[in-house]
Amino acid sequence: MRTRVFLVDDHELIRAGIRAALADAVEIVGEADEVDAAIAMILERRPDVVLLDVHLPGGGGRAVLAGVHAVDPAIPFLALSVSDAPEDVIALVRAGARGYVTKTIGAADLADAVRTVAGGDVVFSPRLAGFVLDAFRNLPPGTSEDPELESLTPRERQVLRLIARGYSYRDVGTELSVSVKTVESHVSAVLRKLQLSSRHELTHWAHERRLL
Amino acid sequence: MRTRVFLVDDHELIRAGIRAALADAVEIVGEADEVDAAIAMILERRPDVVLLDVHLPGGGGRAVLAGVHAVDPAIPFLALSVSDAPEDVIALVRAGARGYVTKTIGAADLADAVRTVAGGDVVFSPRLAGFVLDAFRNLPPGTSEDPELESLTPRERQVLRLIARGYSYRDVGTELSVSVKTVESHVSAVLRKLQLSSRHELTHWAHERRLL
DNA sequence: GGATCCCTCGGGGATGCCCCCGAGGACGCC
DNA sequence: GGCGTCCTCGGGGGCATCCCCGAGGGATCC
Repeated sequence: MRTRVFLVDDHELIRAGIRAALADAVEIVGEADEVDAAIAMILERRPDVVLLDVHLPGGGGRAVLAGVHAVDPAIPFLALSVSDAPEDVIALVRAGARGYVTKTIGAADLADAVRTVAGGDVVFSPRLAGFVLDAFRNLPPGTSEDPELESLTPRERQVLRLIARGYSYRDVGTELSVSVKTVESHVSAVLRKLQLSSRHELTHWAHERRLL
Repeated sequence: MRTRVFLVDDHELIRAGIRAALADAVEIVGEADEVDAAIAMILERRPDVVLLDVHLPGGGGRAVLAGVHAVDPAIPFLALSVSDAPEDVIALVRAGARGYVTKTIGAADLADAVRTVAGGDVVFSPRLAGFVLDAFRNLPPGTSEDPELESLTPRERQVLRLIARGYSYRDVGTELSVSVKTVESHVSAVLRKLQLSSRHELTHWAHERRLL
């Protein structure tokens, strides 16, 4: 019996490419181009594997994964992305994806990856495999989030976001209804904990981690 | 006679999707996944249209366009991108592209767009058409560059780039071998001409226009 | 020789950023 | 009750940023 695959990607051209690549190897049981429809159809059709684009509008691929797994965590997801940024990989795997491949993959390799995930195994592109192993080795289960971001208090993260967006200390104070001195305290703590030395580096740091 | 199309995209899956979408409508005379090979093959095979991904590694789609047009400016390019950011559109059109569509386009529309460009016309996605017209209306032919950037002197642009990269006034002064006061003068002039009020906004402005 | 830019600098000042110091109140944990 | 963490806020100081003012030298154009 052929592997039953569901496709989620907002680009018709890419879905067509995947269909063409997998047509001989698996059975495509459905497609969706946005979050809500994807969740509903996946739960209805129960595919063996969901092939999921990471960068969906309306919440991203993670929203689809979370929505489906809230009802049935047994349906395996294979994430497909143009990005191989570590943040994206980590986020998807922590959300429950059983694999992550980039769109540079060839048709034959993609078919193999789909069958592997359907069989219960885990798949990563060679360039990502080493990174993923590093990231999860020595981490107690249940640990999530970036360890540096983890060290910040809730208030500090709130201030961090506003500062990274270009707010002045005074603006942040007004926005959060506290004094400028309090904002200074939080920024100071953030800079110390992240080992940075100016709000400019902070902005750069936040952008790198997509915290906006 | 069928339109002869050349494909440039670093993602095998996307090329496969485009092949599948266009197979009945045009003839694919070649493909490439990186800049140098693309230039060489396009100049050799002289397609009626080159379908070009904007975001190529190794210089981007603009490098391919520039390389080909340096030898033969008559070969028309249709840019294909996941982005519909104004900066990307402007850059590609100024570089010489005869059209710009996003990957959300369907197969039939893409085939139409390819034939239109091959026929000498210009094609833009509906969401971009209005923007492009606005950008080029009232511009004397031969004018290039952003009018706001245009108003800056060479020295001011140099300072702008360094400031946007996070340099302090003192660092910029050291880098350019002038005093801090001179840097202040230039920054002041830049902020006034661009109608901005802080170096943070300046950084944001520069990033939006990909001036780094 | 003027007129006009551009680049170069200075003084002085208002404000923002970042740090040091200390401190009080709220909350949860043992 | 004590202990720790978090959030709040102040004084004070050093440096950065951004503005005002003026000014000299060099290049270009008429």
